[in-house]
Amino acid sequence: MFTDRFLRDRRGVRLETAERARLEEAIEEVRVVEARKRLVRAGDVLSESTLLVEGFLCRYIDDRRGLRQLMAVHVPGDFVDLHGFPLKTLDHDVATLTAATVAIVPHTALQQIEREAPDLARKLWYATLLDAAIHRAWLFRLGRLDSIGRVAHFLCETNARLVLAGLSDGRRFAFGLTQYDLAEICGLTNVHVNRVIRALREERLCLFRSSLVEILDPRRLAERGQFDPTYLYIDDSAAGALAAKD
Amino acid sequence: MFTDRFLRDRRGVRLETAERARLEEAIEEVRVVEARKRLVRAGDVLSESTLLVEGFLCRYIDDRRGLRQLMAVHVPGDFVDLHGFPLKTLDHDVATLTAATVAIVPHTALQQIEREAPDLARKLWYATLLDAAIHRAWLFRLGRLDSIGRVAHFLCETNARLVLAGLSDGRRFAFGLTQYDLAEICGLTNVHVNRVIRALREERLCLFRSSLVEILDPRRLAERGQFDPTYLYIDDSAAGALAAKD
DNA sequence: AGGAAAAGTTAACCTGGATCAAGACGATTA
DNA sequence: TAATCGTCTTGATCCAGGTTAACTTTTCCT
Repeated sequence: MFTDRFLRDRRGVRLETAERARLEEAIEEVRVVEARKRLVRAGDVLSESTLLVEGFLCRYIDDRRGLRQLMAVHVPGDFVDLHGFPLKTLDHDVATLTAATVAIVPHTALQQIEREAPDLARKLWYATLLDAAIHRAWLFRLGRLDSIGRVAHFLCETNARLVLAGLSDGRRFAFGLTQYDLAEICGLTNVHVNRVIRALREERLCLFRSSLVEILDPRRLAERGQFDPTYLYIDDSAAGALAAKD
Repeated sequence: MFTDRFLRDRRGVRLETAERARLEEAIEEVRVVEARKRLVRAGDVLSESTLLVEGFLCRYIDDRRGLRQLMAVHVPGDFVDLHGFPLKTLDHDVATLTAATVAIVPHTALQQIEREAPDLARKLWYATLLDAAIHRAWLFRLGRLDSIGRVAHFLCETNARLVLAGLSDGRRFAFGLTQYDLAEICGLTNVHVNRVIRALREERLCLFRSSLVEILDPRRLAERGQFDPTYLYIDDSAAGALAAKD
């Protein structure tokens, strides 16, 4: 099922089987998209939203010089532009980072859910608020952490989210991002990201290769990035899988 | 009416008179709070949300050394912790910046709205997404702007939001923030904020005194902060009031 | 297999903002 | 009126991360 990973293991929003089925039915089409492809441009009027099934997507804003600031990286299970349903147009672009599979849900189907299944509608709301919580963690990262801390924090977050999606064992995960991407995420230059990666490697905290991230010391990495996963609203039953990994 | 400023002049979410009345009824209590007072602590289980009627509130996360990173500054009309309704607990603290008047809305009343007035419920959802859009603008600010740009961008944003709230004429507005607050917003030190303010003054862009902000050259200030108000989703009918101010 | 393009690596140098320190100013309270 | 505390102001010094530029490695294409 394409919706299998959506809202998995989040506190207080267990999706009922019927609800998941209903979402599944709402999918109009499943599409495969190549890497580095823009899916939505800021200002476009939207009539559908995108659930990420496989691969990585991002959301970003360009600055005047053409440099991007990423505002979100999406992992499988994320309802990437669900906020486009109430907002109708977005304030940013959406693009693939890697090749990806996406499920398209028309807004008419969401309207129907809203009318007929208020409980499920509330869970959709919740999902968008989770994204906002992640935005806030990113604000903390950019405003208060140094370069090593930023990268460490981001890798901890991504690891945690991928554990929930069943795509990381808590130590290693496949990831197709370049150092340049990491720079756009952390508000750094690619050159400096390279130095940070070396430092993380030399301190035996983690390894970052394009296509594979390996966390050598989860505890110390989290410490270095002041990472506290509370903002991910992970259900207690699943929290253990994350915590006991060193 | 306490809800007068809520969702005013936003694109595609005109609140009907009946809807506003309904929200007004949902208010359980109106409270006056002194400056620099914490209202919600991260992790608290919430059973009510706060609509800001007067004054300024903020949301923030503390770092390990006790320095705060603000994630939001709220102006009158903002439903400050509406996201606490679906989420139940928050990932950050909420506090007053200045003395403030707040209206308390119990979650039971919101539940009732959700069941009985799905259109209004959708508008509440929208309001929380507006906050998320502002988070993203803040991410852009921290990730891509230099110190002068950050302060310029923040002042443009605040001015625009206060114009919508009827609390700025587009040029000057009362604001009770210190330079220290500005530092916590922009990810800078108070010392450097002081220098930035001087630079903005010397370039005749704007004046920042505690208790009064005066924008001398809106166009150039926006330019300096790469400020584009699209992310505030201002209705076309109200957009003019902002644009034609130089 | 070979060649081009993208991604990663490293060094040298520079600068924006942090840090530290000292005072000035302005409100509030006694 | 003085005393006190928070806020603002300014200067001196330092360093994290930016910039530029060269070079290497990997990936992808035909």
